[in-house]
Amino acid sequence: MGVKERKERDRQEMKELILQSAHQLFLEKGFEQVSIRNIAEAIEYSPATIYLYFKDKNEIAHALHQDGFRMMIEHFQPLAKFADPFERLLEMGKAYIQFATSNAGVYQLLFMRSEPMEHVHCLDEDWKEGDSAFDVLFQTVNQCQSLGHFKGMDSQNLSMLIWSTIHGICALRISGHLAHVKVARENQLALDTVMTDTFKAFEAVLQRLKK
Amino acid sequence: MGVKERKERDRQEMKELILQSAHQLFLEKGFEQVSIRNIAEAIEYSPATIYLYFKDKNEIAHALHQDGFRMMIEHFQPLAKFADPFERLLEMGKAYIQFATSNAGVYQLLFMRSEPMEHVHCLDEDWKEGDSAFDVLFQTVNQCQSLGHFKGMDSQNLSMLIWSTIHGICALRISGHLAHVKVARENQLALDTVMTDTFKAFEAVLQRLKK
DNA sequence: TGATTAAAATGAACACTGTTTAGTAGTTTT
DNA sequence: AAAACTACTAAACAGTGTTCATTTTAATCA
Repeated sequence: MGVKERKERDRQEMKELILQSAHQLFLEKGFEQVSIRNIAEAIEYSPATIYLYFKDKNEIAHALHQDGFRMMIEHFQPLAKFADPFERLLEMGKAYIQFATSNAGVYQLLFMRSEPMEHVHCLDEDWKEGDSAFDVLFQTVNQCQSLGHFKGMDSQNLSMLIWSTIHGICALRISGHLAHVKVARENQLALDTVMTDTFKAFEAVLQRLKK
Repeated sequence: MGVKERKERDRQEMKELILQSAHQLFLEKGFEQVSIRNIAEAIEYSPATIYLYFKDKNEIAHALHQDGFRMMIEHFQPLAKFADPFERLLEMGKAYIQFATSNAGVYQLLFMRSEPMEHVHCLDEDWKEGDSAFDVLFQTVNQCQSLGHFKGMDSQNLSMLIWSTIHGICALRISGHLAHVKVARENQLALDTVMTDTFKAFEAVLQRLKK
């Protein structure tokens, strides 16, 4: 009698149903703007039911982290066709900004939500997918180094810096703070040139640093 | 009879008292974690009283924006002693990261809070100080261009990119997302070298772009 | 001074939020 | 059929931002 198995299957289906509805709502309104009651209403269950499947709202967020990272990794898949790691790095920057701006809800959930301090335990669990996403960048940087670029730099440090840089552009865009600066409103950054512009921007600085 | 004048003075003092307490609390716990009731308790008034002086919690945040920008501008004051605009630009980066990491509460309030969509009216009012803070960077970049650097680049675009880059580093740090990446935990970024490292990071990329 | 009027402060409420608990239906096992 | 176990939920708790009728306080007028 596979009754226990069916029960377990039902349970997983329920979890999936909750996550799907939550995912949908987060996309539309953003994590903070979606309440447990909203999710409950969407799946036509009582709010308390959700707590039978998830410890709290944070656990839902963490579960969706993995979904989010999977989406990102999938979005980065086409980059494999760029054989040259350098070209791939540039395209990664574009793809990253593209993903962040057209999936702002997901991006906020992944990188712009300051989580409660108690939940640092999620480090080794929920961010396995995150680490493997970071690894895509890390490997590319390493390959660049193998070809003789980025000489004398720590590749981990460098990967984090590149990530931080692109994240800054995305974060200011999504949070709408660029729109607050008069200059930014009148002078819209174009997505397709922002990467190369960023790199060019440091050219003079670098030459200066060399001396 | 200067009673009307005194009343107006009292009113301003009250507003100042509220802002001071709010500022203090935001520093300690961050904007979202501080409730109107917390502020009311701190100044020993009823919660409803606060609404006689500020339309809502957002208006308090906006009032404190100006304080925050004043703090930043003050923190950037010592940079005037760097006569060379290039050197000043580098030091500005360091000073910015320094300020953001040691005044995380203020920094979050200024740049990491996604404000309600309705409050876009604050553009021309609350961000005068913000624009003038941005102007410090913009002027420096312009001066660099006058000296022949950053040839052929739009200085506004460039300024925004530099800002975005540094912001990215600060934002990931403050939100704690760097701690989630295994690599980042084991390989702490050093504040004093992060700027030069960032610039160096793009060296190879730039050379590549030139070809 | 005492009554009147205007201003300032508040207690209580509303509609939310995340979360917990006690209790009710429904299903499975004995 | 009775007992045991499961899934579910109504109701409540403590908190949030915010509003409003009411009271307290202060200024003005008779």
